[in-house]
Amino acid sequence: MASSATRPPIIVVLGPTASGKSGFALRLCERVGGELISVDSAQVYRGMDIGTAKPNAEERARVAHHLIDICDPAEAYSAARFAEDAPQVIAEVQTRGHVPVLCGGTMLYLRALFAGLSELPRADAALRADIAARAEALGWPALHAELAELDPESAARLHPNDRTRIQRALEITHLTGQPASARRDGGSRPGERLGPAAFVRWTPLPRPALHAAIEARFRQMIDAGLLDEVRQLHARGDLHADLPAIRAVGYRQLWSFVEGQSDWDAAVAAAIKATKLLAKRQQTWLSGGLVDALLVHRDATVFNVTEHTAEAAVQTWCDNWVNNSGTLQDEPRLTTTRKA
RNA sequence: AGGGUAGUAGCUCAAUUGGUAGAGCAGCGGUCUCCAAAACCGCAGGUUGGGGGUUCGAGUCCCUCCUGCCCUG
Repeated sequence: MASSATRPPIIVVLGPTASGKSGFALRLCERVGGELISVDSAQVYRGMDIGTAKPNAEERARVAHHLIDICDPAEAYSAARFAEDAPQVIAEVQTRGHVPVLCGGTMLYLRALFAGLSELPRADAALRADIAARAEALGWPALHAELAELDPESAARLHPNDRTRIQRALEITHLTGQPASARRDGGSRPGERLGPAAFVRWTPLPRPALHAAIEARFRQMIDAGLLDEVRQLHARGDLHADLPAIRAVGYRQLWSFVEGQSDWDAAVAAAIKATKLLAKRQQTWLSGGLVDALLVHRDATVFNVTEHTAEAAVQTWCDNWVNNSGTLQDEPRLTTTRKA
């Protein structure tokens, strides 16, 4: 840890979609001299700007943004790639003497970065296609039964309908020749090498207000030309509905409309609904054990905030860091939570 | 006013010849180790418009009142 003492600390802003966390992170960057690092599984894709609420040119001019537009929609980005890319970007930002401000709602990526991933084989597209084809013929419960033979421990944890994880567990057993459960060890805890960090747990608006914000924002996206954006992706001809990029909330539903498989009103309603479900899943991460998982990293402070005082509080934290030359041992845990 | 028709969960609708009121959507909670904006699991929800009657038993049959819609003055 000694070597990290001279580097600027990391700030992580995590919260659900449409909650206002991005605007907060941007202002925070300007106050503390930071650069934004997106933690977002959809903003990584080029050509998907409106529906992912990507920062616009003006915002990108105000603050440097990273891990945006780094992948073609025909490819699959992943938590593993994020866990490789993010530390590099963090180091680059720190080398410039700036504060890395991670902001986003893809909680698995954050966990992969701070808590680590087990040493497991990479995703194998061909093998996955093969497994999916057999599932098409036999049904996922049949493959779950198959997994129960090869890896009883994993099978016991997984529901027979949980195709994504059944597929992954089978993939691991086939590629390594041993049960996936035997290789899951919690990973190397890379977070301990990242240096001190403050986690700002962005508490969203009350549920009805958040839902209203989600609906309003999606309609703004449509007004801003989201359908044209989806049509351009569709016109490429090499993309399809099963790609991770096209399965993103909003894009999937409008893709269905563009292909004539649903009418406009139904597509819009489905997109809004999907966004609400996404926000709920993100909040489940936040209210569950995610933050504890992130805190395997020792020098961490947690802020539970929604108010504007958050900016000042986090800035104070950064100032203390600078003034004390990297000693924060007496920093109290600050908890500013919205009233119930 | 008369005739017809409908009233069941927040919404749209089911429920054999009277036999324990269900489903979809919306709502709420949770899982999560290389596609995670993914994939998956679960929970709750009704004095069947009100009242009375027949019946062992009524969402269902009878009477009455209320409300909506349609037709005719």
